[in-house]
Amino acid sequence: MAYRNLHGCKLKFPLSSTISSLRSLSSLLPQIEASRDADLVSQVLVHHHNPFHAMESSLQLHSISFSSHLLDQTLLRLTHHSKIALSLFHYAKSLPFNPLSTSSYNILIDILAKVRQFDAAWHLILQMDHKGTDTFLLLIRRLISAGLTRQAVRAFDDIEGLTGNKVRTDEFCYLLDTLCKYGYVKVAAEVFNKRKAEFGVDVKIYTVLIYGWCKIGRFEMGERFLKDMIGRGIEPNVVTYNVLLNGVCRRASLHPEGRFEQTIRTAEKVFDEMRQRGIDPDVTSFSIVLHVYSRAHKPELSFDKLKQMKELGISPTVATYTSVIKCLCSCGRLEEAENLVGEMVRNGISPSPATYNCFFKEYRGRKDGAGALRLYKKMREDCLCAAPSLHTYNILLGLFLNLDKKETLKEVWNDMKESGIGPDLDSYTTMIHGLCEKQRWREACQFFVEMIERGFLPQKVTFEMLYRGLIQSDMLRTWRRLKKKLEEESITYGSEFKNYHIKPYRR
DNA sequence: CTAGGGTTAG
Repeated sequence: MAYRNLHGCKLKFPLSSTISSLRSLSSLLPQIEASRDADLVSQVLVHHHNPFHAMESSLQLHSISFSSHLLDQTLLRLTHHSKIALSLFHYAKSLPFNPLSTSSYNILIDILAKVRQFDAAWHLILQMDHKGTDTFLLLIRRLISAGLTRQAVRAFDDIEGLTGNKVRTDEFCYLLDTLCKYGYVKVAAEVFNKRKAEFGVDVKIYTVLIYGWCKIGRFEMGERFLKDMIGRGIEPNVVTYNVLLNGVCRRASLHPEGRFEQTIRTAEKVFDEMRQRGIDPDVTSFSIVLHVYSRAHKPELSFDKLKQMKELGISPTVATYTSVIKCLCSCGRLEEAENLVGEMVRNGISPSPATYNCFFKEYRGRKDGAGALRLYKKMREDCLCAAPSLHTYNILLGLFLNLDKKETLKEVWNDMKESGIGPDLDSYTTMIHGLCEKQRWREACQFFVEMIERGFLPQKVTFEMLYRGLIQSDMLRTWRRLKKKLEEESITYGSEFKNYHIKPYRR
């Protein structure tokens, strides 16, 4: 318990954590659980400038051995530092005993694939003694996220030959699902049509494809696939219908008023159809509709629907409550929203970061830095409370950039880094755009370079904004530094700044 | 992101 408290304290200042401060910490705690100890060591390795130097002293200090578990934990923390992760991996490999496990390989392959170093990832896969299907699945996901769908299908075809594992409907479904989730529905449908006889089809696969069509706004194609599955004697279930319902509701435009009413009518039609098939709408169905009410800023209708579902004996979940809370917050009715948070807590449901983000968004809209800080402090201090999410941090960054509160901004940024969940593309984009607005070009440029180093590709608008600012302010030296960085990483924005380009991946 | 709901819209 004492350790947990100290651990919590430490987390607030991990950037300053050095071997010596750890030494004093550990002297206070002669008996530390081994697993937590390893976690601490891995933090030091990551935060220390030289993980290899740090490793030796940390291992000695904590008198624990270099295990594959520790290696995995450290690699997981090095998600944004593929070069360090790779050299740590080679260091581990060079040790007299070999701590490299399948999971270490998987983590490193994922880190490399995330920054599109697919050749290096593929090289590691070939080195693995026991290749599993899971390694290929994560590679497939990264390839698709990089837009390399053809290579992803090829990796899928490699599974059987290279692992000896049989590929079944589940893996087929995963491939289609990933393609759909990243918006490559046409590719998914093509693969589906070509291979469905080989791998078989089920309600899950059809649901995935319907999800894909709805995601890209092709609701009518979703309906066509629904008819197709029914024609083949596969019964849709509540998930299938919820996917369709979400397709109706998700991106529907709600203004003017008539559009909103049209959307609600279509949604009710889906409800009717599922009831006709003997499928009862569940909590998800209601949450989807509540979300539409929320987007349309209809607090009264939200309350009614919430009441209606409770009467049907369906218990609201975090998502349900969050939709209604979002509605209230966006209408400026913060007090009622807080009351609803109270109700959900009384019903034993803990608010999630998304729940609190509704409040933060409203604070940002009002430029209420004090209100936001109050809730932020509550989230960080109250252990029972949800921890801030990446989105929380990004909202706060936007708010404090806008308010020009430099110190608070720095604090939030550091908190985010120390939490280990950020920054992401959005964080960098928010920072750079905000700094450009304040004409703080030099700082904006620093973030631009840093994000590239971490493997994030700046958007075209970000680049243009910075480019224009630097040229107009006559900051040619800074501009040259930025240009050099882009060249080093083989990123070009083309003559018309239309698209950036990365070295193509071939296999 | 290993079938669905919360953050991304007037």
